[in-house]
Amino acid sequence: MLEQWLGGSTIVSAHVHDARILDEGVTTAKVQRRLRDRAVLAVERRGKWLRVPLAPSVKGGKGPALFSHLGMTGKWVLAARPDDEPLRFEKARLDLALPRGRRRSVRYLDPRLFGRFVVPDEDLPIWSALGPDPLVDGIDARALHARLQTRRLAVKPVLLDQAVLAGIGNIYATEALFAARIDPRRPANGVTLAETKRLAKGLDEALALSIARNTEERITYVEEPGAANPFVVYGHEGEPCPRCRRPLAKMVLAGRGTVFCPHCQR
DNA sequence: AACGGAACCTGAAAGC
DNA sequence: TGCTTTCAGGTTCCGT
Repeated sequence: MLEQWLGGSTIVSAHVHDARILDEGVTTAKVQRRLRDRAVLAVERRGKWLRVPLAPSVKGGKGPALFSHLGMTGKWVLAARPDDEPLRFEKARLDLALPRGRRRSVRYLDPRLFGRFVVPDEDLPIWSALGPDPLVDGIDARALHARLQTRRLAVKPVLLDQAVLAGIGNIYATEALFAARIDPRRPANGVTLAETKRLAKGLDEALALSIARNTEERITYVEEPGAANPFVVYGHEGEPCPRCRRPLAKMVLAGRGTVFCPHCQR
């Protein structure tokens, strides 16, 4: 959606309403100045990061890029009208010019302020350090298995390491480990190649299912009030396991809530 | 080096 | 009813 909204446009003005989404010490004025009057060249994504390369201010030069991370509660939305008042939880806005004099306003909402909004000249080191993205690069089960062999930590927190795979978060790690019938607490280096293949398939399928299901223009997070839970085990603790009908358990692993079936995940 | 836990934040639901 | 506690699609820092 962001590609659709920003593609072919020029940022006429940008506003950051809360400096806490910026890097420490960076001012809203500086970021706004860097974004103003820049043409959007593309909208890219790797893992949980969005990257929006922008035109240079002088021809032949190199432009900056807007990097956006949604944290846990961030989202980009299109304002119904370009002149709309700030939306609830709005933390930044981009006002855009399109061909034929049309205007558009895209807003960044983030109640919990865990998102990031950065406009560097060079790619962020964290962007360059991301592992393979399952949707962009696919998952190479052999490579993933080799990577798991280097870690003694429990397999679930290893999956959450963005240098191992880019974009896997708590829900997808939880769902894939259930699909692969692997106990989340098992040391990563004890996971076999056969199990890693099941894990790769579980991740691919969980991601594909979510993308297929999200046909709305506006994303809705499962934690939002009134949102349906489309997941197989995440958020279903205490309910019968879809496979064996015994109750799903929940524990905290490396600080993250983890739902699993103690009977069929070994 | 590698790990667990706390910190960063706000809002909503559950608990009392 | 209203105050308190808990928990949340993430990352990073700090101490052991």
